[in-house]
Amino acid sequence: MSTGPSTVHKALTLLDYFSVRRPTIGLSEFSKLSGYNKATTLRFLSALESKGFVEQDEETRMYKLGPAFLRFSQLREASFPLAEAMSVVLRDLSSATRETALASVVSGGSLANIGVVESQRANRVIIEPGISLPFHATASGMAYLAFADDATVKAALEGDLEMYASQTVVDAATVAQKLEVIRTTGIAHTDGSFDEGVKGIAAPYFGPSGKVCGSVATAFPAVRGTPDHIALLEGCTRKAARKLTDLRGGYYPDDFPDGEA
Amino acid sequence: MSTGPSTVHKALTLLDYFSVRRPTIGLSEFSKLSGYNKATTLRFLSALESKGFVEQDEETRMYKLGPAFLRFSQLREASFPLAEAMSVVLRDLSSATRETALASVVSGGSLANIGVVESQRANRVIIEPGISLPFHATASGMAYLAFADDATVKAALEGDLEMYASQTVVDAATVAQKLEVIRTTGIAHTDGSFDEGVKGIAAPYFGPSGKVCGSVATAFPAVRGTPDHIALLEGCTRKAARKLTDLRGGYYPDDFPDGEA
DNA sequence: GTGAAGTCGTTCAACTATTGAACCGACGGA
DNA sequence: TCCGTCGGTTCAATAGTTGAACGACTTCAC
Repeated sequence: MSTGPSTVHKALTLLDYFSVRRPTIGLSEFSKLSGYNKATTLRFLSALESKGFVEQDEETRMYKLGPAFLRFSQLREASFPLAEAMSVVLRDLSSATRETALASVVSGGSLANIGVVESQRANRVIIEPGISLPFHATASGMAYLAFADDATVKAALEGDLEMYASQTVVDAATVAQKLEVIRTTGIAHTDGSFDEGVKGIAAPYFGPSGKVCGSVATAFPAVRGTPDHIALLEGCTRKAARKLTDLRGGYYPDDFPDGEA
Repeated sequence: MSTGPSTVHKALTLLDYFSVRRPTIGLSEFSKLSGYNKATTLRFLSALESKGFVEQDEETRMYKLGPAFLRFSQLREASFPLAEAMSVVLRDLSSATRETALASVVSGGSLANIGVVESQRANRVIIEPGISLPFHATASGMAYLAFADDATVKAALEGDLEMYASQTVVDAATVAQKLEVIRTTGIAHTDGSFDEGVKGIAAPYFGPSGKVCGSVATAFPAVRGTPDHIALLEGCTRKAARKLTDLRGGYYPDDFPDGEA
């Protein structure tokens, strides 16, 4: 605690306040959301703008995510193709299951949704692009956490766990128990823990060092949760996770339960 | 000069050292490239890593662009669709001309290439994704500059202009003259000013406030520069720019020369 | 018209995070 | 074994950062 948090970290935190529902944010709003002084916030935003990470609407003076993300995501994709192939996997998963499919990756200590393909059914689950997924309340989060290292698990479960829906498990010990189960099955289930009446099924995928990178999941209205349908979803989700692992050049850890166990 | 450059700005500058040819960078290399102290560089990288803007390979300890770009580019695309539609425009432009097509956007004071579709011909021009395009040496840069405000032009032309190829114009006054011509025609031509033996044709596109956002261009081997082909390229490039302007909900400034003039 | 309340942006002295040289242990090639 | 390089750490001096207060502007209600 001797040294304070890095200025850079604080500045980048501003970007996290953008969401689909809040695509543009003004200076004062940023200042309120972040708790930083207005002068500080402005300097951060100016720095971000000077590098193209945010851009300011000339008329409304509101800020939005800038063109730098176009540039760097393109560059990243050229160097380490992932997004393109990932979206194919998600499309396959969604069309095979007729449910909404999503993939997430751990990014800076939290799990970020990096791709969604929505179900084409009338009664479908909609997931916000780019949203940060809470570990304890989502199938994606639980699948990730079950195979993450102890420090990550500890960090994720300390402090008060937020209640997102009526079935959210907010007791750390209970969550830990569930993680134990997921470790033996290799797949995570949730039921109404993030969105009311929505079930989730998720499987982790791994990177080159055998470390868990993120997870792939299907989300569907609980009313469609028949045993047959769930069995199909489990199988397809497992396969999708395996594809993502292969894509990343990763391999499964030795203790990972075989998919067909 | 009383106040120094922002720490945040300096940290974000590190990301600019990534390129297709240098997709991963180590700590010492970053330190050398940027001129920052190793301790400083490490703190920057740690901050960037903590927010997912870079990630470190566990084995090699090298840094690369992180998953945050997947997340934010997806979020940006959900809020302000551009990339998807843009790539359609580029594909059309490339297939209509059988040449390499690219789009760029001004991002933090420099012009960044944000999309390329390569020609399918054997003799084709290859443009690096995500590369920063120098204003004075590329058709894209000149097309942008010709319709940018005076301050931008001044900033772009002050200091020594780098020589990229044998035909690069490095005299600011000459560049200014060329800009004057582009202002009357609405289209920019270059010939061997960035890559030897490569011609470029570019047109600017505009945003909602009538401000120039970036440009769209075709690049082709000079040997194919017959009058007929060039006329085709000019027409298609102009049309593509108009499509991009429409996409962004922009409009052309009053003094913009009509495409069919 | 006028005041209240909101916005974005500026200023400056007190403060504190940042900086950079020197250091460490580990690795790899000669 | 030496030497050079790597990633990472330490700490005192430095220099960028911070936050309250202020200005200028727009919007709204009365």
